[in-house]
Amino acid sequence: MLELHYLREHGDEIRTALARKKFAVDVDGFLALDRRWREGTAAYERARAALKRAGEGLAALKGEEFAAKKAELRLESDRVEALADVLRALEAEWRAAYLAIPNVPHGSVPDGRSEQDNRVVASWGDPGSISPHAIPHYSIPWFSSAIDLARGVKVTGAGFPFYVGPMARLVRALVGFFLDEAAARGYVEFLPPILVNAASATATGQLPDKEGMMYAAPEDGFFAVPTAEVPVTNFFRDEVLEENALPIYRCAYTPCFRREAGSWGKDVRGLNRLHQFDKVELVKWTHPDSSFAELESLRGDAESLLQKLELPYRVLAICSGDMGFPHSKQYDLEVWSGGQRRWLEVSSCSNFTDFQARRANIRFRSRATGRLEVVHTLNGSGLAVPRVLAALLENNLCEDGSVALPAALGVRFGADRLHPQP
RNA sequence: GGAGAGGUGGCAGAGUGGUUGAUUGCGCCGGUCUUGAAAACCGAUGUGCCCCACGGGCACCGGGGGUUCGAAUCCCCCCCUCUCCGCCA
Repeated sequence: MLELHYLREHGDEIRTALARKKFAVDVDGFLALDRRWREGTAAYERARAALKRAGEGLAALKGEEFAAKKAELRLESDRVEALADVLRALEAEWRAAYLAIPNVPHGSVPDGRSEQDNRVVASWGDPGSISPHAIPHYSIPWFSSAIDLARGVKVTGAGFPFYVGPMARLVRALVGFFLDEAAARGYVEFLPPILVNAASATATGQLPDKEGMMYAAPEDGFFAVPTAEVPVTNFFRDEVLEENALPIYRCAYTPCFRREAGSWGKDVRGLNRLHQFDKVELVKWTHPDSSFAELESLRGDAESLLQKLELPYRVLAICSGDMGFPHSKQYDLEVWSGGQRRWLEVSSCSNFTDFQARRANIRFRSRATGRLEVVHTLNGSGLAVPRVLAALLENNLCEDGSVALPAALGVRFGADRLHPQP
């Protein structure tokens, strides 16, 4: 949600800013609806106030007088009720329209209409330095026994893999590595629920409209988390934080569940796109003044993981037209997949400014103003496992079919080499 | 899943139809007193929204509907907590 008063007073500015995004937004339509809602509110409240005042002396009246006055108030009450019905309907419409307005892109976000217009702002490592034996991970002879997608199809469906033996242990090592690195950078670890309710999914922006991306348990009103961002961000929902506690850093590992309806079919072989995958998420709650600086350090935290894994990557500044609904500014980290010879997105780091926090009602008491203000929320993957794993397997593939592991991971895995059997 | 009890302001805890946005205690904040502190005393102390905005109004007692001239109080549905039973990693 945008700040309502600002939206009312700076409609032109908001309209211009939102035009840079890909979403069709009728700002003027909303403002017209907003005026009607305010008029409806005023009308209802005036009538209600009059009714309350009129009824004040009623209890003291007796007999005929009481009956007469009561009958008169009955009519008045009906009129108030009618106004309330109008207002309720108007308000539902108003709220839906309000929730449908996306966050505005920050001024530093490059213009653009699609992912073609994203800008490479940094890169690290040399794609040319990877193993000469690199081939696509799904073409490695032992792949289907180490990461058993076929059995996953049998047990659940497409996109739900079994990791087997050493590969399962390697995934666990990656998750542990990500979590420990996050802890070293000040993120306190959560192990959160992986089913959330509708209020939580609404606060982070999955609902309304995007329920199609989530698996649901309608009997209970739950949704399987598409990312740990959802439960973690909602940890402080409807709470007032201490200003001097900001910024707050948290991290969490969860499996992530994404239906990705419609996008199944091409470019999704092997580990490239799954319905269930493992990810560590980094989340920040910050003071509004520092959120864009915090985005830079968040991005640095995610980058450091790829550096320690010795995987070449590049950083994209996502253009206005490719940015998501609640995002104000976004960087994507893409790792070089030497076997497929393409870049794979492994992290997305974003500042949502006050957009999510307003939906989630997460505030702090400002010492400067003495008033409650909305915090800013940020999050970034740190990191998503499958594509990092794909890059590791491809880039480090040796002639004998084994995979050399970077030192940071080898220590944790218990060996400097992975030897799956076909 | 079954039976019972209950959800009120930062916390505790009154209130079962008519100035109750809500008694009271504690806490927190400000002040008096004090060399300082404590104690004592005095005062203040929720949030959101609307309006022709130094002021006025509406809403909020778990959530949502309803009854009524009027609801924290009565009715219905839902959620949650506690106790006992059942089931269970």
